[in-house]
Amino acid sequence: MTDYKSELIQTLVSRGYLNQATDIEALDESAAAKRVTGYIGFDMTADSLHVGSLVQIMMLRRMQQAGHKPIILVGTGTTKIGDPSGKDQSRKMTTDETIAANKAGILKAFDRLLTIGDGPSDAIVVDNDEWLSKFGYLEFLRAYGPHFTINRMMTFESVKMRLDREQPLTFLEFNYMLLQAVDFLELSRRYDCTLQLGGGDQWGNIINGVELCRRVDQKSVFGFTTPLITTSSGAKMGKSESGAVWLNDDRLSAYEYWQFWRNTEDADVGRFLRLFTDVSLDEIEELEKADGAELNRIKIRLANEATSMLHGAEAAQEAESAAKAAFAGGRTSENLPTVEISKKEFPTARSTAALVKEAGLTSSMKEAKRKIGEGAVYINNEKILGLDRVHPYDGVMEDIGAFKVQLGKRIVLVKPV
RNA sequence: GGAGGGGUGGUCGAGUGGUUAAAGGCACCAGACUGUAAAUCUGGCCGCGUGAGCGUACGUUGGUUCGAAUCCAACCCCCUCCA
Repeated sequence: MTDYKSELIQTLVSRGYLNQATDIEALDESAAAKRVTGYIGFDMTADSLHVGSLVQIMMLRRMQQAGHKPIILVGTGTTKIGDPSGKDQSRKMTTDETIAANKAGILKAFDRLLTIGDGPSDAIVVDNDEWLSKFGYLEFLRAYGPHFTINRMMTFESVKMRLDREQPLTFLEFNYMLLQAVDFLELSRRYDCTLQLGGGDQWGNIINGVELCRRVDQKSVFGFTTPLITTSSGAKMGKSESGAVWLNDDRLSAYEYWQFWRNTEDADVGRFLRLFTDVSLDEIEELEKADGAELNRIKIRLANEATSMLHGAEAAQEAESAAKAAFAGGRTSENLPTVEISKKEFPTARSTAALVKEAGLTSSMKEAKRKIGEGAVYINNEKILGLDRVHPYDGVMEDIGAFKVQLGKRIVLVKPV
């Protein structure tokens, strides 16, 4: 592997973040010589990011660790348009209120993973609505339109894909790449930002920004993208038993987040440690020597590192002990996900199926009953086979005052109130 | 505006009057095997019911028919070509 002069590029490359970059030698020089300001844009399409975005956030973290300055670009303006990259369908228009609410939710995760503030390498949060919403249409066209040719725009992957598949690409979406390019230009002017990071699907958008900066300001800036992170068996990363792996704990509890990492495939452990934790490369190399069942120990380490980074060391601890109790036996922890049920309608007891359904482990009673038939359901550590079992509320586990409801690997505490 | 094509379950995609809750693939869930892994095999995958069964469902609304996802009409949406 090539040696890079700057700590930043050396780290990014050796830990596996590099997919493509523009003039990486020059970027390396620059990062070795001075504090570089770099950014990543995030769309405000949900009220929380999920692990899919974690690689990107980790790159900002690496920047900060190496003494550079990260910018979190909140894409309020661009979210109003909708990025067509990597999507074969137009997205629904998002309302302004939703975008604002999403922004608040998304920023929560950054608070944990980056130091945001006024210091020289503290991250700052910038919203592209600041400039994008101010342009008049004619003004915008005159200022930037001449720097983009349709000929070139048509060659970008995001555009080609839609055309090839004969899927509509609206004019609105077609403009997205201009806006993102203008973002880069604005940031370079306002904050002397010279680097844009992003996922592999952002390559086209990033290139446009780099070219725009060169054309308009004769300034050379850099782009750097990560590979799409998939699991070794080829699945896109970021699915858990219960759907997307959200970063916010009101969407996905620390316990479930921990479980997600704990269930990493064998072949991915080393790669994920490099990408998603701060564990040193030397130590990772050492850890990777583990083999077979030994790997479980390393997976726990990975889960602890990743969880404590996002939810705090205490939450990681609790998750680990909850898991230990759940899988290895022992005292059941109250840190497992908990659902409350009301005793109102059924004052004395619930059926097994009702508990499973209310725990959110299945979406219907029907399915719950099916799973009971398959032998997948345990209540308070007891395998339940018949459908006629009824659980009086005083049958809750004493130490936690709740039923321990288990479907396969998933465990939820159901607390009658 | 004109001509043609199309809208089916989470998704892709069969199905052109009854035996179709709707083939098949993917995704997903569970079981077995294991190490809370992968691969593999098995089962499941609209809802309610233990069950026979019932209720909903093939863009929307009406109609024809003993019977419609399948035929007809109007409407909505999408695509292609032409203007």
